Amino acid sequence: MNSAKRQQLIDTAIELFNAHGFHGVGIDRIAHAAHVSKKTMYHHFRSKEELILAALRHHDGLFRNNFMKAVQASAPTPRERLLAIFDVAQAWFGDNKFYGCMFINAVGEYSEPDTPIRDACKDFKRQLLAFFVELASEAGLETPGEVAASLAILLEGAIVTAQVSGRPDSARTARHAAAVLIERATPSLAVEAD
Amino acid sequence: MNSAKRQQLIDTAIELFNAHGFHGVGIDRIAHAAHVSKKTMYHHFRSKEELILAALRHHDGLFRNNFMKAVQASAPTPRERLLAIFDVAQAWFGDNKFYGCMFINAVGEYSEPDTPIRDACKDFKRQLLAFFVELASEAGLETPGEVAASLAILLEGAIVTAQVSGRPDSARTARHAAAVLIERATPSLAVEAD
DNA sequence: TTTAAAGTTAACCGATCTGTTTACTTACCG
DNA sequence: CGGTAAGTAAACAGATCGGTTAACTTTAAA
Repeated sequence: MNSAKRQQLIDTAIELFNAHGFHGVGIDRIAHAAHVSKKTMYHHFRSKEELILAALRHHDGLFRNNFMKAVQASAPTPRERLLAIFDVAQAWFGDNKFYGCMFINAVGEYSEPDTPIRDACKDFKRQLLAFFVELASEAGLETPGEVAASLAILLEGAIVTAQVSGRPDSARTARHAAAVLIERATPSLAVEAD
Repeated sequence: MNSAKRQQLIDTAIELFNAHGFHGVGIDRIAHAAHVSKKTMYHHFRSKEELILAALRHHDGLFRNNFMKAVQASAPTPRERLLAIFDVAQAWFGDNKFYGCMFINAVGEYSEPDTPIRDACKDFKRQLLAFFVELASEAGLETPGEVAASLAILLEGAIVTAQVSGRPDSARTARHAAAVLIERATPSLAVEAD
């Protein structure tokens, strides 16, 4: 099933979808940019939606793998890695080909719930959250689920702020906020009442 | 320049753009749904982009006005209003016509920087942030700019989490995080070192 | 009552959309 | 060697895209 052409199509599709949106890029343009005939494209993918799904899934695996590896490599302890999330994010935001989160952008164009595209986006976010929960648990925090959910929200917010407002330093702000939340959930500390 | 038809077009455009994306909705569809002829549409707007801009600007004014009023009405003091942001957001997320933030979605489709559409989105976010800074200042927080920026990131994150993952309760999580950050920035409190 | 603006329907333009088909060329594999 | 899967270019189909035009009707103010 796999072939070099198929992968070229997926890679090209990811680039073009990121840059111009999903409805904004046609099959002809993708096939041409990937140096692949239209027929071959329809040989590998039954429809545009299937190509979109393949692009989302490939980007899911690639991005999450790179992101998690970078976080692991950026700090030695789980606690520090929770903060390293935002260092990795900051490097990402600074990339000249930063177009925000592909999955957030996809949901913006496909609002109908419980469709394959929506499910793929949900899946990505759920798995990223699971990674945060794991780190928070390893760090021995009191409420790992709560902290992980908060950090996930901070990351999402930093992404769209960097994207919409063009401020890559949103990663720094989010990191500071994360540090306060993590400190607050550290068991050895005396916790002040709500 | 203004007329009932013009406003119908804008209102219809906002609904359709939110539900199907900007590239996903054509002029014909908008005109038909608004019960307005195509000619009339092009009488009021020179191009689709001008209609998009008018829709974004109208939504900007309307949404921000409603949001700020709701926040002011939800709590009596600036400090409590900073938290009320997330109560208002939660009510918004629960709306059956919640499609995320129109401006975030717009940037996902129009990535080229320094275009009128991008500027309109930037403007919206900047003015919302200004509102948060004002509240944080009135609340007498030590670093109103920092706190406001953090709350803005938390709100953005809660929006996309509710949108992508279908969890309106992200507003609750964000609210808890905001409470910790606000407490941390309250001057009467002894602040522990970083 | 005249007149100009705002409105209508419907046809048309060239381009592009997703998807199919035809006729032909590789390249590998049993 | 012979067959099959993967590839090509290019035309085609029907729909829709953004945008224009022609001929006509409504509406409201001077």
